[in-house]
Amino acid sequence: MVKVRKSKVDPPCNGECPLSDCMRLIAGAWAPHVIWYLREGPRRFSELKGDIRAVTAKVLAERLRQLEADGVVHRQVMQTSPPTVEYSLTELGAELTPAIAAIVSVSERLKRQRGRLGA
Amino acid sequence: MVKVRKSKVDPPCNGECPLSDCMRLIAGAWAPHVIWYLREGPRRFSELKGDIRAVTAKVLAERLRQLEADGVVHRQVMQTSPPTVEYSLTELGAELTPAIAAIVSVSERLKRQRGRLGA
DNA sequence: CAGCATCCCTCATGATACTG
DNA sequence: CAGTATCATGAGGGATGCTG
Repeated sequence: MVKVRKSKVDPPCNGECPLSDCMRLIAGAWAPHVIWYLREGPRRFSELKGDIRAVTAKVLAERLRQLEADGVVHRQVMQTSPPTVEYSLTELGAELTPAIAAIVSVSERLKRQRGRLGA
Repeated sequence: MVKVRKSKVDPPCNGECPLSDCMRLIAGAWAPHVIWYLREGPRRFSELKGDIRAVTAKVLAERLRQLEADGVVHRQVMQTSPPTVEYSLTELGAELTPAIAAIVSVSERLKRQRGRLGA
């Protein structure tokens, strides 16, 4: 499911392609959003779902699992009366935020300067 | 690989989602690579194809066109005996490079520190 | 609340071949 | 060289419904 097979081809960058490697971490719809919304602290499943309105529970769960498997997010089950689950960024996940922040920063700058992205 | 497919759904963040907007710019396989390999200067079509071994001419052309449409790259037809085409980053494209560099940086750090991505 | 199971379906990607 | 045209593919995503 998290398989990205089909790699009969040689690695794009001979022997080393950090770009592809890291892009894989934030690949998949909404993955960047999850990281983004977790940057300020832990969030519960439904909170994230509320943050990212357009995502479905299925995809959100999938993404969360993939990110967890990749060591990007940590999953903490809270033994409360109605069991809740809190997700938070791991150290690895935290390292990703600057990259995402850079992307957001570019976009915001573009919006202000040229209104390009809206077109 | 590097699948960051664009979503057809409405922007998740009501009225403002810089993340989605910018992700769209670098969406599509190999788009980040193109930007990356153009960061040091103009490259011709076949040069890019050589840089990014695993990409097919079709996809590379598609990506270049999309990036051109987005104002990320500039296309310059050189009127030489065998007509060549040079691609270069626009100002907008140049703004994207720090973001990509951030991603690469994270990945390299991870590789050194934990060897996580290889697993 | 926090998921998982299913079905379906788009569409970007890849392979191959052809052209100016 | 620098593409374009076609065809095929299948993984990822969406919708809906069910469970502990």
